Amino acid sequence: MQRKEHGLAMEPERQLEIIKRKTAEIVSEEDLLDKFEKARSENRPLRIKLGLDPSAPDIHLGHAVALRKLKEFQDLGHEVTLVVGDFTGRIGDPTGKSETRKQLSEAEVLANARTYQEQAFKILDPGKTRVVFNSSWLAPLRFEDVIILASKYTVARMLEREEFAQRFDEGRPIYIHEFFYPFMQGYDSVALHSDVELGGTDQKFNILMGRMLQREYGQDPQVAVLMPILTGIDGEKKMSKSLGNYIGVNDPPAEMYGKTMSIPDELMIMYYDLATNLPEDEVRRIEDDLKAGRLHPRDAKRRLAREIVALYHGPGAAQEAEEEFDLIFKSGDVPDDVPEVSIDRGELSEGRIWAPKLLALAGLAKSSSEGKRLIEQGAVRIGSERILDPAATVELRDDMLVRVGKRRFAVIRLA
RNA sequence: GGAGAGGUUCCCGAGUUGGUCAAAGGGGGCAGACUGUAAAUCUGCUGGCUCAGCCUUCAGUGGUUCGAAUCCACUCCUCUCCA
Repeated sequence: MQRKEHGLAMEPERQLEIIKRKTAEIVSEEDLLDKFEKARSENRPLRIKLGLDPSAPDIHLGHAVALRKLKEFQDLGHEVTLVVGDFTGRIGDPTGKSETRKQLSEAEVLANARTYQEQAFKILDPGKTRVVFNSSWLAPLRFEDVIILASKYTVARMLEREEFAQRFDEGRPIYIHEFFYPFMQGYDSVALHSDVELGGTDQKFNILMGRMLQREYGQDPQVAVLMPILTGIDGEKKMSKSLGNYIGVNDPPAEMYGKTMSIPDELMIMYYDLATNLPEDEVRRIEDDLKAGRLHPRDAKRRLAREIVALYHGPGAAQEAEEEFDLIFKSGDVPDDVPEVSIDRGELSEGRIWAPKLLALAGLAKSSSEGKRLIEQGAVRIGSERILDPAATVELRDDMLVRVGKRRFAVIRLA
């Protein structure tokens, strides 16, 4: 455990002020202030906890909101623990999809955890981050322990959780084991003696459960620091991997840039707030300029995209991504790094191939039926020629460029 | 344990007097036009194939029938009420 004197020594009020920025809610601010004071007087860093779901090891900008807040704690000299929910992951958070998650193998969990760390360390300081697995304390619990845990809460209170309440009202299934998810997450806090748990506002119930359980176990309850939920690039639902509406911190620059450009205009300010490091007043200025029509929405979004790419890939990459984007969308040109697809010569007859089939083989369409439809819709170009006849065959050559729509390309490699 | 209501294509959800159902409508996705971008808006497409034809699909299995998402039997699953 390492100590960082200057951070901890900072005025508790000042620390609170920093941590409070851009949060949705803190339960409670007074408690957090107490914690900061105690940390300073005892010269002991606070234990900050963040739970991670090991089943989908891609960190996106939504996760990054909390991770970047964690970084602030680290910079203040506090100690961050990432809890890999390898045990919890087997149960499945009540997401409403009511699909029990597949059980991950030991090896998968480890691999995912590694990927997680790699990505998380794009934001966090590896030297000040501890990574633990919650199976190490949850797996050994006996049935009796679990019953005791369960006896501390009532069904009625459990149904207060919106997700459960909603499903109950709508007559959708709620499985008993799903009730245990909050207990497990709460027990993590007990096991770690955590001082603060970070999470999105959707984690409020679970995090408060941690507070309740810690009290039951005679511990000083953790403070809940809740971050706003970042809306996904669809502009509708929260950013999540399973909905596919996410920007991953590992996304290549061009993709990151493009995805950012695709968010609805109304989302820009939220992204400026939650996904960039621009100071508050700068963001407010952009907001005002947009409202007043002094700033073109396109330019505001371009800047946003640059800021985000720069955060994860550096300013140079951001610049390049922008140039490539302009190349494709302004002048309708072809990007530099078109993926190559090898086509077996056996698929050809007399050097020719049915165009829809080609699209399917090249991975530009899911099936030749889909390829046919795309052709009928005028989406397909082979070489420089637009194909409109779904029955057409093309004479295939090495290095031939196939294009579907504006953004799907492939270069043919005959094998 | 008893009584009722349900399980439909990626999702939600029509369709059950048997054929005209690859299956309405919406969402999502993709494409085209337009543009300020992969925004917004409008339009089209949206099971597969050796594609004017054929094949597989409406919880599962087995029946009835010339023919079933639609009828029958059993099984599995969900919800509601009662115990």
